Amino acid sequence: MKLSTRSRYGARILVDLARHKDQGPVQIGEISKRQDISVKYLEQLIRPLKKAKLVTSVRGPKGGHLLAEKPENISLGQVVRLFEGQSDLVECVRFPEKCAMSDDCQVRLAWRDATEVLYEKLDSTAISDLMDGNYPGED
Amino acid sequence: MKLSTRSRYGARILVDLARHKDQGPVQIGEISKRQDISVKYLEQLIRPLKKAKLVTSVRGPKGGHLLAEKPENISLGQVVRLFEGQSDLVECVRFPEKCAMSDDCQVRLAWRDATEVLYEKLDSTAISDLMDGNYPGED
DNA sequence: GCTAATCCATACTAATCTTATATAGATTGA
DNA sequence: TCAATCTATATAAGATTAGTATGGATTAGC
Repeated sequence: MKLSTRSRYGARILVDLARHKDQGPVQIGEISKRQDISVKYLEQLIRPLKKAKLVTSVRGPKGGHLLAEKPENISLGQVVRLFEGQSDLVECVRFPEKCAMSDDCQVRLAWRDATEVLYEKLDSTAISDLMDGNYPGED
Repeated sequence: MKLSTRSRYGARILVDLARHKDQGPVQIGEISKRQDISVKYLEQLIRPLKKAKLVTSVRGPKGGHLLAEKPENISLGQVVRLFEGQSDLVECVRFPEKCAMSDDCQVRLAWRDATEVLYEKLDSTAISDLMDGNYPGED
């Protein structure tokens, strides 16, 4: 049960953009160096972030990428839903017909509720919580 | 980010044993039919359940499998930890050295906390909550 | 002793997914 | 002109998963 690196990288990209949001458009090359992710892979990851309107871009020289929202308004939940093909812990949560047992299966309800608390937590965590050394609840 | 079928099946096996716990040892063949899981695969799944002392077995004819604990005392958290190779959402939660960024990465702390709330929920869900139509909070 | 059952170990495979890298260009704007 | 983003797709290596298969050893009721 692990998160894809796409989600992890996606989150890190947004944090990187948040940290440098006062420096104008941030180029992929910079992010690549700082986050140790290849330029071409970054291109692939930024595309869905743009489509989801979390990031905007400026084309041409001196161009680059910018957060489209305040870091306070972007949650980890959004990122994970965006990058995980299946955001539920098990398929039958959203598609009961995928399992012949669904009708009689209370385990399914438990997976559903566990998925729910997980996303509640992710939704309540904003990029702004992660951009400088003030992670909530940390000593 | 999905749960392995091993965890799902593991949970269903335990619920099946719980439902039939007054009928003496339950044979793999019965579970196989009811849960639609092959006998050979069931063997593989029951082994770790026994090793974890959640299940005991009686050998020989009329033998079979029994819950080693009351259904109230077995949680989904135990099952998931048992069957998921990596129980954390991301590797760096438990092994920060796996990622060069860990020191400076607050996202890691968020993954850690999300993992935590997930398991809190799973730990608070018992097999007994899933064995008959009284799933907590359901109408 | 026969037989029904668990137990054990491991090998194999098919399919899928993941994680990239690679290729090849089109578009934009300082 | 050229630095940069944008688009689309192909490829591949590797890992993981899910399940089947093989081949037996052990136990205990009858």
